[in-house]
Amino acid sequence: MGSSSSPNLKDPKKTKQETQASKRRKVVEKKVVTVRIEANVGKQKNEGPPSDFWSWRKYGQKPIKGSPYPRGYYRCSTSKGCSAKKQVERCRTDASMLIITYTSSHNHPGPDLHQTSNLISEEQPPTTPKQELEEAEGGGGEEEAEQEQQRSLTTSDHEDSIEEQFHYIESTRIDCSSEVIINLEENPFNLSLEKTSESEESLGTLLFDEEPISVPPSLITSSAPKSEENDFFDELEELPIYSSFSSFMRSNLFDERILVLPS
DNA sequence: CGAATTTGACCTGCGC
DNA sequence: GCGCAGGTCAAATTCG
Repeated sequence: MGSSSSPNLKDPKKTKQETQASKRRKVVEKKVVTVRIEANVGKQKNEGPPSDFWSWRKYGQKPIKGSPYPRGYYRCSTSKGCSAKKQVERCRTDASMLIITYTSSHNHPGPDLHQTSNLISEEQPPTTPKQELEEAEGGGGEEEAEQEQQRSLTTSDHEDSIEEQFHYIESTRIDCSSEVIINLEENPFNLSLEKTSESEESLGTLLFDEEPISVPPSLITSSAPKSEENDFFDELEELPIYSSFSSFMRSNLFDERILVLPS
């Protein structure tokens, strides 16, 4: 019928939404990471490197209650069958902080880490974790026997070295989110999957401490501290990921205080 | 021309 | 049972 009125349009939609709806709010795999955009922005603006290892395509944006900034919804466009999703929002208390929530995991090894970031591949080759593959294939990965990954804790030493190589800025304290929830069920970045930090089982203990992190001045200098705040906002909507992003992520996973949500 | 992004509308889940 | 908030999809628009 020529007039694809409402009923017709809704039908297909409903079918899809129903399927996803069932998963909604039930997704156990959720990783929240806070990122300081100062450095990222600077890099992104000046160099505009590709996002992290994967390509993300924005598929929606919504204003969040309580937050003056909208939240962007991204999907992994690297692989067609990849169900990895990402939500990006700005910290309402700290505009310079980005809160990225990863949902689901990549069912593919990802792009060429070697090419994308040579530095990273050095420490941890892009090995495709079988767990991820299995979970993703299963349909998103439920919650079963993934706590194994939450085992290995962070080796400060190790991370430190990596961080230096990446030259990324650490999001020392997350005032805004005040809660980095990371379900180590699966890693958004398979590279650090094996050394995922855990031990945060004592949620109450892993509050963000003030970590005297020395951030390379060069980094901060390249990116305007606050003058570009406006830019941050503007970019927030675009949600670009920079190579440094990946590094920061790892730092978040390891250094940042990670709250492990049981469910 | 194609791909990515943007915006609006719709649906689901949860709380009251 | 109703309302609110969040999340996703689809169509339209824009940029490369």
